Amino acid sequence: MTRPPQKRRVETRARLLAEASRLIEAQGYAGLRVEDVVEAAGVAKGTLFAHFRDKDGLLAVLIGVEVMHLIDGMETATPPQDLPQLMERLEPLLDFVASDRVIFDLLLRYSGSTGAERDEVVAEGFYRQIDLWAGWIAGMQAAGTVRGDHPPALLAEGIQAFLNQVIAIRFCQGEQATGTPAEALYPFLAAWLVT
Amino acid sequence: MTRPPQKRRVETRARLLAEASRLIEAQGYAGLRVEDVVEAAGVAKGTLFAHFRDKDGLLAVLIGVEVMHLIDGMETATPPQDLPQLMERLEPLLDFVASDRVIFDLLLRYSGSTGAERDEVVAEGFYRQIDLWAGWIAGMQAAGTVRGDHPPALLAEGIQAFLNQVIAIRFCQGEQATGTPAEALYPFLAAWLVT
DNA sequence: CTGCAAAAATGACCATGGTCAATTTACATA
DNA sequence: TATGTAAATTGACCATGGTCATTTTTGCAG
Repeated sequence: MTRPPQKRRVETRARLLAEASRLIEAQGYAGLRVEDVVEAAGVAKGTLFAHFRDKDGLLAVLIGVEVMHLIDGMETATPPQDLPQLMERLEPLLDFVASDRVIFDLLLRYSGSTGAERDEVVAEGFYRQIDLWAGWIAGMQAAGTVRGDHPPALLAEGIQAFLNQVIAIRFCQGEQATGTPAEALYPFLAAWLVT
Repeated sequence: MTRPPQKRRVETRARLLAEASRLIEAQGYAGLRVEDVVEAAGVAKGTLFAHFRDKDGLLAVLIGVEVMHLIDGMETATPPQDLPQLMERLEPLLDFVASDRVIFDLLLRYSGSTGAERDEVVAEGFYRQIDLWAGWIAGMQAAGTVRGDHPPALLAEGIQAFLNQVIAIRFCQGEQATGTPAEALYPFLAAWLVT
């Protein structure tokens, strides 16, 4: 018999998330310090770890929310009819993940994790995204603009793979990265989705 | 005018690497502590950081060496003629990278980095590997066992992408991962390399 | 209202990676 | 061999994420 959380707990959690979000907006993900978050939220350090498994657990919630919004946006838009339209739909997510190394690392670590106890926002977003893309692909297969010789789910996971690849290489290249992530992604998707 | 390193420096570096390697063999990558390494090597903590940028820098050298050996093995073997043979050639590398989360994370972080000052072993291995694969692919394209409508370099990078994807998902799944990495990789490569 | 058990929060404490001014050692040159 | 300088090393110190026994608060039963 697990009781529902007390009002105080809910408020504290909300304050921690809100202050963390504010600090990140001001100084980026990389600069976020646990000490700063708890001070801003007016709680002791131990409290943060009573609400989140670790610092990454907190970040996962914040990033998960962003990803969910981006997926909402993708779901709302009309399904793409061909590769250029697919690229358009993917671009916001691509830019978000490519915007900060911390985001990328965290998504790569948690995505697909069957978050038994882990904050599940990220894993949930991951599956939503794959399902959504698979649906798009099924439509494009029907329209004949995408290869039909493999199941949509496989092709959708492949999109994920190329997305990660392109972004990983960008971060490794550091400053000397050239062009947009989308430009780097295009040739891979063209080869992957069209025969 | 930069002088060559003194004998003492070379020896110290070798001792640090040897002891770290020994400790890793005993307790795995994740359990390696800087304190233990310097104690075993009989040097002060600061010395380690005078030889390697950070803990990951040391790990990169050790892992880079392993990767180089694996690439040596791939180079020595006869080039694959078709997809099943390609899988066979890739398997040792796949298993190595999948064997430890620390290895995977580090390779993903450093691979492709133009290691201006960074220990370059990993980046170098990355390019060697892509070049090698591209060569294989060119051969298979000529033999007609792999699609010829895209440049070998692109297809080679795609192999890398799927390799990472498969392993990332395995680590996220944790204990409940099923089958071998190679089994998970096969359908992706089949779709990627054959039309 | 009171007592009490579970929930929530606390903060001193720990673990570990990393820094850097000070010290020691190696080696080229006179 | 004496000496000066650059290389190499040192270890006290710091930064920061994370722990846990203890204390405070909450809300319910009597």
